Amino acid sequence: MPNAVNFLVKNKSTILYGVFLAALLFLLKWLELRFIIINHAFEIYVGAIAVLFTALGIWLALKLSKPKTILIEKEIFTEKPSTFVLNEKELNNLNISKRELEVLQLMSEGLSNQEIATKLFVSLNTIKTHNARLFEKLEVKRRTQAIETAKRLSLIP
Amino acid sequence: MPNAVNFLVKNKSTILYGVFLAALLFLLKWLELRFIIINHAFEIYVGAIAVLFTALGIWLALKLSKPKTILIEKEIFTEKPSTFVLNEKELNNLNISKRELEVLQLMSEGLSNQEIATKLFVSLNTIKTHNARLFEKLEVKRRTQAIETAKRLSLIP
DNA sequence: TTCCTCCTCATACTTTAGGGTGATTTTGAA
DNA sequence: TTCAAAATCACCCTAAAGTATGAGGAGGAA
Repeated sequence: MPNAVNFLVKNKSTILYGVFLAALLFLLKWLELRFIIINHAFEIYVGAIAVLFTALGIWLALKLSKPKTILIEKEIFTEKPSTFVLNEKELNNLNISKRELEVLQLMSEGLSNQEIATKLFVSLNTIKTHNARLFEKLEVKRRTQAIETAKRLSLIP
Repeated sequence: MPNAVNFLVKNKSTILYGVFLAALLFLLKWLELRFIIINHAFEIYVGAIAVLFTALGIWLALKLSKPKTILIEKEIFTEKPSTFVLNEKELNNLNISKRELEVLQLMSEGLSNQEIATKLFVSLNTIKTHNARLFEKLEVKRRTQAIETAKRLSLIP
């Protein structure tokens, strides 16, 4: 039962089309019988039908045609790709240890040696030693240069 | 002259359509005269014409209709454009002068106070004064913090 | 002109950073 | 277990950075 209903719904356009065609034929025949219009009216009928059904075809096509989709790629610049990826190659290449990198990060956050020492639970002298090693490996002379270089090499964000 | 050509080109479809209609009528008439087919063949003619011109209408509509477009914006995340734009609002807000910004930039490049002084043809003490003002305005205590804050506020690249 | 800001410089002092050296402990790999 | 690198710490010294205060000159706005 639902199959029949489904069939009706799915072929609604076709059915309507057939009904419309029948009605039109009936109308034409009725006109012919009633008024016996001009002789050779055949061509007029055909023309009218052609125009009507062409219009119907156009309407059907426009109604049923699937819209063509166009993909437009829109570039969106993110504020800053927060996804920092550490340059491990350079890290290994420069032979910088975990602890040294840790100190380097805190240094770049603006912490003083004493603050870094407190944070890592070690002495100030230890941090100074780490710094000296870092500067040597990064081939710089000051912490500000170390930060600049490390950022450039993606060792720190 | 080009107007006539232009007219032909522009109404190509319409003209073809008319020619096709005429040819079809001629064909039907010829068939009628030649074979005098089944009586009441009128309905068959009309049906055939209807089907043909519906198809023609559909073809025309699909051919000529502008495509219905659905815009789908696809976000493409790209690297942050390397074009640095200075945050002038914040600069004015913090009341940082041109010279101070200049010192700040050189500071972020890892230069020492002495190097900055030499580069700007002023004395070391002058740079120290600028620094003190900068730290006050940026509400920081060290140059490394100043650099970190200034970068975060887009005062320097 | 007067006033204000910016830029400049100096002096004196404190704090922090950095260099050099040496040493001990931890730890991971051979 | 042994060895080397890593991590830890100390001491001493110098260099650089930062603080505080005062002051003079240049230039723009009222």
